[in-house]
Amino acid sequence: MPHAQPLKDDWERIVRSGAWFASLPAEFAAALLANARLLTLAPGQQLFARGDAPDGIYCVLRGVIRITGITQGGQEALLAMLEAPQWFGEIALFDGAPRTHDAWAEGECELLRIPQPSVLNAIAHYPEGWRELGRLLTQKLRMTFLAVEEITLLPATPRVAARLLTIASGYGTWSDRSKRIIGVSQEQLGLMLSLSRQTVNQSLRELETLGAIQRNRGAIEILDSEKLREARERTA
Amino acid sequence: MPHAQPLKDDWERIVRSGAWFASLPAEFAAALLANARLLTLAPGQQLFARGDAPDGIYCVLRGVIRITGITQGGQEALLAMLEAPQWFGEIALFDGAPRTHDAWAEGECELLRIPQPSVLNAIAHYPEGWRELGRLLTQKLRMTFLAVEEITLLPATPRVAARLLTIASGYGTWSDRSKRIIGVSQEQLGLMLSLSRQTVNQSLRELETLGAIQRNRGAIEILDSEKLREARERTA
DNA sequence: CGCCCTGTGTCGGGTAAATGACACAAGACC
DNA sequence: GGTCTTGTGTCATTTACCCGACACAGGGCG
Repeated sequence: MPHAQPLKDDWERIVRSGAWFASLPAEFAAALLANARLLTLAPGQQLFARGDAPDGIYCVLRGVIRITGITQGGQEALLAMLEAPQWFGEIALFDGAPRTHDAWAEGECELLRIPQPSVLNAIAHYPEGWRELGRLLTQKLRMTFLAVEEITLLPATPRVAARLLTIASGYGTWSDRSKRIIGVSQEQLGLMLSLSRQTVNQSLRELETLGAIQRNRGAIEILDSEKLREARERTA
Repeated sequence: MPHAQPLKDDWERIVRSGAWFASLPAEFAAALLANARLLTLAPGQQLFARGDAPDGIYCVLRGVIRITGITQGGQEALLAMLEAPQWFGEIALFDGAPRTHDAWAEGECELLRIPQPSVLNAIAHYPEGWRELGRLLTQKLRMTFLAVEEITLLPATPRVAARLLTIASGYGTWSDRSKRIIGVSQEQLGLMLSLSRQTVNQSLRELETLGAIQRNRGAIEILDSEKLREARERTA
């Protein structure tokens, strides 16, 4: 099996390709990376669970991390699918409280882990670091607010369109780029949007006949993001 | 500097009654209050709008601030009703980006305003302040995550029950206390939960027959929070 | 007092989406 | 090659909730 290379030299380039990290002052960035550890997860392996004590922050280097919520009635709420070079885990850093969600490896994953003490140490030399990390929080808050509005006041098809655009933009992590191929199953999309798999299917068919996307097995290709944006605005 | 206002002693007591502010180191707390201004809003007056440039952070002293979202199709999404001594407006402080929501005075309100430069100045003397303010962000993120889960995977009645409990706890601001009377109309509850006013009415009637609450005009009284919690768990 | 306005109670029809069921296609694995 | 698993397509049925309508109750105010 052509199992992708562990990124010995490449990982620093990947980390720096993210808008947030690239915006950090050199000294703080270096201090963060000083004690970073590479971490490989097997497919389906759990990184942490809701309620766990905080143990540091992470950056996705390769693969996909699935962030999920409770299953109090057997239901799963899928919050996000994180790809490189997205950072996560910083909520617990600020307040020391338990993790809010579960994190799973979807397929084999490679992560960068910066242990809690190392982050604090980096900040000790650059106190403004709390603000930089806070900017990660505001990004997540803003995205979450948007997600709430999508779910509460958009019908199925615009909702799906909106989410595809969000995922394609890397949840706001990239400024310039935009993914063309979204590797998400209809089932997973449904869990994110609280729609049934069948309804997602229906909506995707609509979007395909509009020429906005093309459906593939386990993935969706964006053909015309402008048409997708139009479909998102259609309240009715 | 706070002058010989008759309200002086009063508002400081109110501010300090909040768990977050009370946990601040004395020097930082004092620096924040040093340039605070009292601000009175007329009923229905708008404090800021989505898209506005950031102008500081606020603390509710008296009255209720309504935080609302877009009306892209004429619909309004009600995010929260803030009461004393809740702080808000710190998102834009971190990233300098425009405000995410509209803020309105529900009835006459009194606020404490700390202008952006004053906050930055306070932090200049106490860099750890970014972390303290970041803890405000994590509080909001955690509450928002809970709200998402409520809305996506709870049916109407448990959803109403969950929200009543959330509001009663001051959105997590108080550790000990819990409101007994919730001054919210059924219409407003519906906007928060994305339920129609009629459905909210129905759910409240259910909760009342359970003996959990009592309905009053424009307000709801919690009689038995344990029964409310039970009703929240009922997935079916 | 009568008037208006806001909040509430309640009904019945309409509908978007959930649910359950079943068949099919593409890989993965043996 | 066959068998399993996962993802998809597409019915018909059911249902929770929306929406419009209307009536009533309280409260402020002329």
